[in-house]
Amino acid sequence: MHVYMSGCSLGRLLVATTSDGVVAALIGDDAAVLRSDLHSRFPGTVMVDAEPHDTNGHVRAVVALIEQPTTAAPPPLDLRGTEFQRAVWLALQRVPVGRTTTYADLAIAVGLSSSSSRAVALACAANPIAVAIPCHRVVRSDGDLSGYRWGIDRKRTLLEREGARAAQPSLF
DNA sequence: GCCAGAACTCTGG
DNA sequence: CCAGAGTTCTGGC
Repeated sequence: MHVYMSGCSLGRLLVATTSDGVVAALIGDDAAVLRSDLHSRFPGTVMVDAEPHDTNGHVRAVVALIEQPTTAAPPPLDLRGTEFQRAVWLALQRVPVGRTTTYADLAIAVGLSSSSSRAVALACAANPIAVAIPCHRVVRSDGDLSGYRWGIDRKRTLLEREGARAAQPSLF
């Protein structure tokens, strides 16, 4: 696993890749915190600090997704998670740019009843690849932005940048 | 190891 | 308002 420490308009950005694609994209304020977060997510994995060179272009692709979400193409992803989590993450990737969905809708999309939205929210929270798996496009059924693992203000910023409309239902 | 409780929720009584 | 549904993780015993 190769680790790239970079920056973007939302703060510090850590991107971890394998030969299969992007494993993790973590956003935060402090590089050391991001690094320990990565370690707790993938215990026992060997991490190699890569030169800030971005040989395969994956880091550039992730940054492009953050800065120009409407035009950028996502990099290949290497999804590490349980069966259930991967199902949720795949459903998330089918949400188009500029649109939002709800935890209840996602629950139905992966074959559960709408009342199991809480399990879906947990799977979103466990998502290791910020922005490329667009868990920021999931809002509560009453239109509230709800929570976001990497900060509620980053969620709002990303949605505004994408031009999402359903995010503020009462703002007419 | 096992059990209880919490975590980015929603629905029905 | 309160509880229950469904999954995973964490902390106390």
